[in-house]
Amino acid sequence: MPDSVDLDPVDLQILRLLQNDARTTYRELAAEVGVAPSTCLDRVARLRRSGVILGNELRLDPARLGRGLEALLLVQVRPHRRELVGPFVERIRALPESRSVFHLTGPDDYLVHVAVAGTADLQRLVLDEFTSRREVARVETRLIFQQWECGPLLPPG
Amino acid sequence: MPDSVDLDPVDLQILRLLQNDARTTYRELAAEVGVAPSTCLDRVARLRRSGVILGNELRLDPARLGRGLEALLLVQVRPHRRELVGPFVERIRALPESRSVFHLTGPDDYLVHVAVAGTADLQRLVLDEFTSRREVARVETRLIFQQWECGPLLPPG
DNA sequence: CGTGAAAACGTGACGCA
DNA sequence: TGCGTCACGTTTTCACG
Repeated sequence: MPDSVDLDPVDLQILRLLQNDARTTYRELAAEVGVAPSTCLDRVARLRRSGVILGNELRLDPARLGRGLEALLLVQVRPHRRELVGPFVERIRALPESRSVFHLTGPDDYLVHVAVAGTADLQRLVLDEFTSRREVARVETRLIFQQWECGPLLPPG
Repeated sequence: MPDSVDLDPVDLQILRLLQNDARTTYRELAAEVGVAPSTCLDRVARLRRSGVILGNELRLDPARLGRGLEALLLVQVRPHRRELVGPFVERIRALPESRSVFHLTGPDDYLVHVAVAGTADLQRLVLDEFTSRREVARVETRLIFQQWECGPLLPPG
């Protein structure tokens, strides 16, 4: 099911354009790519059905929403068993401060990306939601100075 | 400039709806929120101008694009001076495998989220693009088993 | 902020290679 | 099977009250 899908140059260019602006109209897409608008519609619908396109997200600026401080929390969960980590992930995901959660190899089991109002909020979050849990053995907090998104995600050349 | 913006309940509900589906029509928004479609248009345009809305992203599935393996690279850059880290970040950002880059506090200066075809690609990436650079003192590779996006980013409440 | 009209768009049916 | 043309209903968008 998580199989790779083969895309022709038309699909690729459509994806490239939509990654720059997900609201590009089918007519614009058609003009740029050199096919008919209805073809673009078909292609996008197929990409959506085949799971290549997962959805359209609105990207917001956390700082303008009163969440000017972001951090990564490296978390060790002990013992690292399903009965414990399942509920752990669900609770962390439900926090309004959480942006994303990663389950990793290495000494830290989870990495949690959070956005908070300031250091006081961060301290409260770490103490009340992480280190206070029995299954959390260790939390390492790293502030984010700056972050960059990278170029469009496209098939390996 | 990265100042917080004050939003009324209408703005907040619009943002909430658009985060679930960035392609919601202004008519639908208007119906849900209880204002006229043109007002929604104005609100969204203002949110866009004020920098709260950064853009509309298409979320793609890396696995379906032949990039089934993701990893986080923790990188130490020494010496950690502007003349070195500026070009470093730009080169890393330009790699097709890079998804995002973070400048952090703590023992590791940068965290790089990458998506590759497999372990061979990951090895090549680490050796050729990271450890081979003079300014890179250390790279720690952590594979991503699984990742979750969290609920909509909205003001602290 | 709402109204209404005009322009642009999404979407499906149909026909052609 | 996949693509292009056309046409209809809907949505966006703008000037105005």
